Amino acid sequence: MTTPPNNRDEKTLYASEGAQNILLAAEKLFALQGFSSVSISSIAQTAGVSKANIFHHFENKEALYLAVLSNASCRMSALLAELDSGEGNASEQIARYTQQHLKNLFNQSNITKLILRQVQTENREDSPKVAHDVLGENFTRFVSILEKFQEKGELRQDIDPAMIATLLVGSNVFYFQIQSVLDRFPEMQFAENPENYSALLTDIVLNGILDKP
Amino acid sequence: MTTPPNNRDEKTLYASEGAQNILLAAEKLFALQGFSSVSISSIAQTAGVSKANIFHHFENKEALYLAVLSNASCRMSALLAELDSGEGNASEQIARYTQQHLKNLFNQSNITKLILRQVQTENREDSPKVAHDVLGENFTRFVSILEKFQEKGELRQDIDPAMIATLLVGSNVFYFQIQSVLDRFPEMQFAENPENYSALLTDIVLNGILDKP
Amino acid sequence: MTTPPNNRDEKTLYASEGAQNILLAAEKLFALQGFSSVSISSIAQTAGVSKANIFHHFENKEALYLAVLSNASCRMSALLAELDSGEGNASEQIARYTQQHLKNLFNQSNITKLILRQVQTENREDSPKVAHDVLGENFTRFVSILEKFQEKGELRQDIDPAMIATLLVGSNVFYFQIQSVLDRFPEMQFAENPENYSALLTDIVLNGILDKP
Amino acid sequence: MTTPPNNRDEKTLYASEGAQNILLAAEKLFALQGFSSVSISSIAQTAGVSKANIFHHFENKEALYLAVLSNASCRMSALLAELDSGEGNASEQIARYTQQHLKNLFNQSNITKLILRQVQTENREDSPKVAHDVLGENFTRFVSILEKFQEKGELRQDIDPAMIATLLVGSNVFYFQIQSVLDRFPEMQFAENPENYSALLTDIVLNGILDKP
DNA sequence: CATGAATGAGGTTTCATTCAT
DNA sequence: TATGAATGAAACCTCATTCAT
Repeated sequence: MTTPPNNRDEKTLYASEGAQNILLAAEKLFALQGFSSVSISSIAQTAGVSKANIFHHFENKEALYLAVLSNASCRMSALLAELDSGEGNASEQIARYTQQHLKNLFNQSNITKLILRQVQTENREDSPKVAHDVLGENFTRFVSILEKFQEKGELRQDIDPAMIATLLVGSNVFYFQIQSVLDRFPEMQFAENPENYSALLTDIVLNGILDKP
Repeated sequence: MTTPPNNRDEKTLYASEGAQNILLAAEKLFALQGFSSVSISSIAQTAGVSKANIFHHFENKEALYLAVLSNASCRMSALLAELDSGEGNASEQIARYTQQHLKNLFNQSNITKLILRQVQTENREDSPKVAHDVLGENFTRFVSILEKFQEKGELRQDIDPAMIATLLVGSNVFYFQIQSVLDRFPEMQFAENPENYSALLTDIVLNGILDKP
Repeated sequence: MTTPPNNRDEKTLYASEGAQNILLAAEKLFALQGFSSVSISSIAQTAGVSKANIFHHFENKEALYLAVLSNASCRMSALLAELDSGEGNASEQIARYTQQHLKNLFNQSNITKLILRQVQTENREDSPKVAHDVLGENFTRFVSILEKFQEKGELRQDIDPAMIATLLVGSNVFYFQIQSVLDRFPEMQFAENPENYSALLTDIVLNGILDKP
Repeated sequence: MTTPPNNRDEKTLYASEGAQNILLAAEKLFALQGFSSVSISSIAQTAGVSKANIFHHFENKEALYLAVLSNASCRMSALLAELDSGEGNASEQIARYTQQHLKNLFNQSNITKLILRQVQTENREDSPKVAHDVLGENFTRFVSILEKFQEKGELRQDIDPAMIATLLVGSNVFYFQIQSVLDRFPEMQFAENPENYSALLTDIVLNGILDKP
């Protein structure tokens, strides 16, 4: 069994080529179809290895799923960590963050789908806390940025920064989720592309929608 | 086989007690676990009938799933249709709509989960257009309300009403989705309950977050 | 799943023809080859049913094994119960009992092998108490017969009747066990058949082997 | 591959430490669970080596089993050969032999179990003749001792010595076999320990059980 | 309307074994 | 000498589905 992420530096985790192939194939299929719909056979076929080989590297299907989830989460976490708050005033930074966030969702759509599935599925006692870790870390970071702007007086004082973050992140996630059905909704094609969408989103969140002359 | 929804009026559809039990059991299980994870056996057990009996009422598993989806969608549609735009100015009506919408999501959480799953699942050629119908109808109605307000000059002219609707609906949906993991996020408990959440949400969407003296 | 031996009279237990076929086939194979060497496939083939059908009647392989064991034990118990102490003095009754006992072992050789295997296998905590029941019942009955003769003064007073029973039963069982390899031992063919063997056995146990003029 | 037992003197057989570990682990597991229930994996784990290493030392699973059997048989044979007929009259020698025999069974319980399993298993064409060798040698030796006493007139003339040997050995083996279930039989605890048991056994075989004043 | 019996296809997992290193 | 990676075959078991009753 390929040694788990304990005793080596991160780069060599699941370093064996075979295990990596399996992880990638599984990630793709799990993201697309969910846990139960994906058979070990199909993963083996996609990865170009034998069924038995999958069980050589991972104890069972669930362990493979968790490895995929954990692996994907790490990568997503890394991406989110790079969302620099950079320079500029509140409006500029928020706009940039929101835009990059949505871009990440699309760039890593497999991971995104995987995590969304996980959140959506009734979480039992023993379900992994992966979603928590990934979403939580990033969320906290974003909130702390917003807090600074609030302290500087650039944002309204009467709003919880976490609410703002939820709204921006949530709207991005929702947009990502309905992408697959979006071409059937003529009304919803106001935002021709993700960049455009997050620009519109940021505009509203920053300024509101009321007509104030 | 129970006659399908064509040749009878809606009230008597699947009127037989057995079929109703099956539909309810299936709805619950499909919402919680998705299509593939749910076996006919488990549905039979939950419904308290025999496996064979399920095939007596529904042609196959997929047909049962569609029946559940269609049944659920009808109920959700009915709920959404009751969302009265009622009286009041834009702010009031938007706030009321948003709040009732979120309440509906929670009241019919099984249906909501079912539809979200459906949207999330890679839509194959033959996948049902149920999501389209339900979401679409309601969405169009909401957009048209917003358009009227825009024409009256109560809302900014430079925003597509569909964008506003997306933002409000999307934020509600996102809040619903993260409910199951929410108790593990201390930062996100700013909104102690759904009502509170949609109030905060509406406030931001209406007024923006910038500190404008 | 075929209803277990609770709510019906004994005759109809596992009455469904299919389940009976499976039980018989499994008994034969388990007795000959042991638990792990026997595949569900081979049982299915022997019974003339599909693999899946076996799991329709029995929860899993182990449950089937237990059912076989329990079923066989019952039949063996019934046989042993019929070993009448009848009439005659100690010598006659003991001789008759021993002879019939050995005959039973051979007549029901499958059951005998099954139970011997069971006893031989390291018994875990949760292992069935079947052997206990079958062997125990019969053993107790035999001992009590011997006790009566002891009270009447026909047997030596200084011997525990249980020791006598053990010796007679044990020698029978041993003879049964080595049958399969017996034809390779020229020295051991003194007893051309089971009847002869138990006659010789009884003679020794009754009279000893010392040359007392 | 470790050279097989042909071209070296016995002492250096499987002398490599690795092979010895494997043999010991396999002996233990085969004795406890039988051939089919034991996987190469479990043997490797118990022996603390890799699966591949087992195939490095033994051609395949069956060859390993035979090696274990042969190895164990040799040790048991040696033990039995040491059963000195020593001095004393028939009663004394028979008593001593029986007692030491039972002690051997318990001291080498793994080997005993192994051989009993082997005897119990339907002997196919290709099954090893190990049981024959071990049991046969010892048995013949015992019988010849008894024959001498018979010639001397210490034993009854009308009994085949092989029958006596069978009775003593068989009763010992039976006692060994039921040890594992014995603590659940209150009636059978007349013999608190093996020594006691063989004493009682010898007494009966020598003198019979009838009350002859 | 309802069910128990039955099954073919396919699921996950285990197994003995090989091979390059 | 020793092992991790790999695999074909076969194990146990589940599933959706059919049919006679």
